[in-house]
Parts: sequence; C-alpha cells; structure tokens
Amino acid sequence: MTGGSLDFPRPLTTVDVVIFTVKDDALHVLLVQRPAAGDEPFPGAWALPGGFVDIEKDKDLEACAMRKLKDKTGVVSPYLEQLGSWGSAGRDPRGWSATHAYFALLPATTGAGTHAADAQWFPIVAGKVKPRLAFDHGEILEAAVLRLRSKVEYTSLPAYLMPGEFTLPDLQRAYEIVLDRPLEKSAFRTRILAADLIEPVARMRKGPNRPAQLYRLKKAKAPVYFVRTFNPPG
Amino acid sequence: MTGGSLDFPRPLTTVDVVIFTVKDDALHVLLVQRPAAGDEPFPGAWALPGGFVDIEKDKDLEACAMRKLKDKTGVVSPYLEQLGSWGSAGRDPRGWSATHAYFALLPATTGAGTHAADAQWFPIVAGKVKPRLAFDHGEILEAAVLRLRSKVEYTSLPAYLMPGEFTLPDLQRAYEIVLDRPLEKSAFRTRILAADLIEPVARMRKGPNRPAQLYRLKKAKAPVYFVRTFNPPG
DNA sequence: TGAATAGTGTCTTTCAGACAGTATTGG
DNA sequence: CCAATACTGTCTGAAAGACACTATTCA
Repeated sequence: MTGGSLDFPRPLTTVDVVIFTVKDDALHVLLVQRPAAGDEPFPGAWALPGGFVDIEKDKDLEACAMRKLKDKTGVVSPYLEQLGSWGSAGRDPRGWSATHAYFALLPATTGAGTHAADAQWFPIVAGKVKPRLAFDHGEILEAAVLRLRSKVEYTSLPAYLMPGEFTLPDLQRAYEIVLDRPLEKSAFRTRILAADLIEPVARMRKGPNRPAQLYRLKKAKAPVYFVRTFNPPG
Repeated sequence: MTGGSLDFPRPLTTVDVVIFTVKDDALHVLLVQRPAAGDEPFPGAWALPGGFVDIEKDKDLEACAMRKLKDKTGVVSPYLEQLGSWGSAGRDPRGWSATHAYFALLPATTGAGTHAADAQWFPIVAGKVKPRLAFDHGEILEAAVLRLRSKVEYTSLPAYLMPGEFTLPDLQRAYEIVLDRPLEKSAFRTRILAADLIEPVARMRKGPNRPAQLYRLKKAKAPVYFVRTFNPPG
C-alpha cells in the first residue's frame, strides 16, 4: 500500500447478492430487472440484486449486502455468506469495477419476491437460469450454485431453507433438490439427528398417510459440518 | 444497480495477498514493512503485501494479486486462491476502503523473501504472528490460517508447499505443521497414494537411516478433495 | 549391533449404502 | 384390506485409527 497520493482513478465498487430458496421442487434464485430506459447498461436485462456501495449508508460490505437483501425481500436475518469478488476492466461498460458477491438462503415461506415489484424468482436448471444475465452475473450465479452444492454435501445449510417447523422428509427433499440426486433415507436421518441441529416440537404433520414428526432448528444454531460428504457421485 | 450518475464518492480498492510457506518446522507468512516516513498510515508497521488496484496495469483482481506476489517473491505461478474481501468505513484512515484478499502457497525452496528488501518471513504461532499488523491485516491473516487449516483437512493443498521432489514423510510433516497435530502414518500414506496425486521418481532420499522414496507432483495437478477429513480433533 | 527412520500388515471402529421390514395414517 | 409415506433395523463395505511389525541405512 505504498504510494503517497490518493489522486488516481478508483474502480467502481458494488455488492451483489445471490438469493436462493427452494420451492415447487426446484432451487430458485431471485433476480431483478434492470431499467429499460435511461443510460444504464444492460437495459431490461435480468440481474442479481445489488448495486453500488453507499459510503454514507453502509458501514461495511456485509451491511451493504443486508441492505440490498432487505430492499428486495423484506427479510432481515437470513443465512448470508460471502461468496467471492469479481473485478476486471471489462465487466461493467462504465469502467473498471469490482463486485463483492454474497449468497443468501431463505425459507420459501417468507413472502419474498412479492416484496419488490421488479424482483422475480427463477428456477435453476442445470446450474443456470434461463435468461442471459447482465454483467458477469451468469458467472457469479454459477459459482454460487457450485458453492452451495459443494457445501450442502457436508453441512447443514439446507436447514436455512426450511420454514419454522418442518419434518425430516421435508429437509431431505431440500437436500435432494439442491444436490439433484436422491439420498438414502436412513443414513440421512442418522446423520441429521446425530448433528444435534434440530429438536422435535410437540406436533405432527398430518397427511393422507402416516404423520411425520415436526422439528425446528435449535436456537441460534450455526451450520454443522459433517466429517464425510454424502455418497459422492461417482 | 440503479441510479444513473456515477458522480458519487468511490471506496478505495486494494488487493492483499497472504503468502504462506512451511520452513524450519513452522508455517510462515511473508510480511512487508510499511514506510516510516511520508503521510502513509501505519508507518513502520508490518502488513500483508498488497496495495491499490492499478486500473491501467491490472486487467482483473487475480492479475493484480499475481503482480503483487511477483513483486515481493519473484514467483510467477504459485497456488493462488481467493480468500474473501474486507471493506468498511474505518479499516483505512484514508477513507472507506475494500480489499480483495488472496492466499498463496509457496515451496520454501524458492528464494522468496530475499527477493524484496522490505519483505520478511514470520512464523505463525497459535494462528497469529508476533507483530501487530497494519489495517485489519491481523484479522485477514487469521481468516487465511483458518481457511488453510480447514482445507488441509480434506485436500492435497500441502503438496503446493513442497519442492519439486519430496518424500511421503516430508509431505506428512507439512500436513502436521499446518494442522498442528500428528497424523497417523499408514492412513496418511494410503490416502495420498490412492489420490493419484504424486508419482515416484527414480531416486531415493539418503540419510543416516533407511532411504525414502522421492516423489513429484503429477503434471498440472489440481488439488484433490478427499471425501473425509483427517481424524477430526475432538 | 543399535539407533533412526521408512514402510507394511492387521485388527478394530465408524459410518454410509443397500434394502428389507415395521408403523400409522386415510380411503 | 390397500396405498402411501414415516420410520427402524440389519448386513455389508470402505476407509480411518491404533499399533505392532518388518526393512534399510549409517555409525
């Protein structure tokens, strides 16, 4: 950090958030549509929610990510993890820019997506989303999906995709949707219960068949790391 | 990314690199001393090698990290991984700033550290380094050590700390130094050899005792991920 | 020969995979 | 009863942990 003067051009600094949820038996990501008018780049294209760091409002990068998340979803304390940063001369036509990317996991039950008029959930198919995204957001989304998949192999992250009360088969389905492959029931149950992650509540989920025990996340539970991955494909 | 004008204050953008090696039976990190004179913050303090992104010279963040690494060590193609970013109003007295942090692994045999006059290797003790570092570099270093330790549990990263030819006990020692605990010999050998990561060369290391087979990394070998961690502590 | 380190073999433990079998609901 | 889903149990296999054992060098 040598070089006395600060009088040189600075890159643009942005924060983008990849917001995931699981609904309708698929992993979904929340995208926003860029304005079609004005002199904005990528008019009308879909993009990750995000934007410039506001050095007046944002005390740090995470607060900035939280602010953008809340703007689009109304959700205030989701699971939020830094994903990485992307910066280069060409990624934004307005000049050298660097974005700090985060990813968030939300239960589908939050009304998120109906909260901002320009935001909409898109299903993720084969690790991607249908529309071509603005900037390098397609690349960032792919990285987020990879990170999520690889962490789901050995962590309890899908617990953050669940509503307040859920059954073990519900949670297993969330794992299977993210990983896009079936998991073995008894090994799954053993592992989750041994992790001391969830606790039963005094209710059952009723249905046209045998009722299932409802659980909830234990209070203030940080993600659990398992020492083995699930049956690695191949 | 809405908001037409770009006419607002931009954060400072820097890149810092946590450069690790293993030597003298300890994990070491390369630090540089900040100038004592001038109007620079933290005069005379030790800091991670790094500095401002130069939008003329650096085509992207990784190229910027590579440049800083080469400036201080002369090494051109080490293992380099993005660690994360730290940005806030207060971390740099010159104003709102964000740094993109990388970490690199180097074999001790590169003359690195003798390359730049202001750079010096410091041993890491209990996850930290003796001097109090400039900016939030102490925090970044701690995160880097944590990341390195946790990845060494289930990857072949320490292979990048080895010279061109090395023995299995050498490699095991590198694992043990990073993890700061002994590993079981036969399980270690089984695992590494099964990973198809290294190949024997037609030479042995001689010593005052039984000679050991020398190996080298297989060409262009990406890090290997194991499906289990090593004997997890606790 | 003995010290020192390299390398192998053997037994046990752990935990996932496979899959069968039991449990509990509604129709 | 049957269909459907929840849940449990039992066997097997893969890989690590523990640790004893053999191998090869130099002094």
